[in-house]
Amino acid sequence: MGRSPCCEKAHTNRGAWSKEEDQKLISYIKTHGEGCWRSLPEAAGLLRCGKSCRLRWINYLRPDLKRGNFTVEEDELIIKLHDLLGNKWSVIAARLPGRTDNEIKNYWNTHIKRKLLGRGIDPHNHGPINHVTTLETHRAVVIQTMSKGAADDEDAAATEKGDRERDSALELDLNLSIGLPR
DNA sequence: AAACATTGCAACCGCCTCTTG
DNA sequence: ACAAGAGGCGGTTGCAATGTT
Repeated sequence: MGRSPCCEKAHTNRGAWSKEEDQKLISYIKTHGEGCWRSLPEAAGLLRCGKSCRLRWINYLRPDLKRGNFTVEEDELIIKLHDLLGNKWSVIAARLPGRTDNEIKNYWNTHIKRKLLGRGIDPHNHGPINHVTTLETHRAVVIQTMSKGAADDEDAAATEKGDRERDSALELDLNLSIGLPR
């Protein structure tokens, strides 16, 4: 048996947000601040799931959001950060003021991927594209990953500590790479 | 003008991590 | 130490807008 859902779907609105819903959410957060997302919908008079409210606020209603087209500088920074971090959209977003992880993720998938492919760069590993071997390499990686899965479970606990150490090292490396102070 | 294809992005889903009791 | 609940994240989907035939 899985976890219980975060909200009762039968009694919540889904899909696009209306102006009225946006206004309710904005005015509630302006008055009470960001708090318990689970109880917020009822308190704010919204028939929405808490997660949905959080997403709407973080990605579209927050007053500090930049919106509009990405600049060339932002493009290059995203590419650089993705090269260093991979699909860590929230970490990348943290380094782009006014941008959200969802926005960057969408922008990556719709624009930057194509841009890199146009330059002959593989968007996954940021290396040059080898048209002949790409498919074979991909297959090999999939097979390797699948057979490696079981062994990884056992190693997971052991690698967790290493991950944290690597993350902090990466943080230093990252700041140096994009020209920020440590 | 209509039908169809493609693109872009808002929103959802499910899993993982963190916090709390 | 453990379980449960809440928040956070990345992957994916659905659909409106736009472009093409």
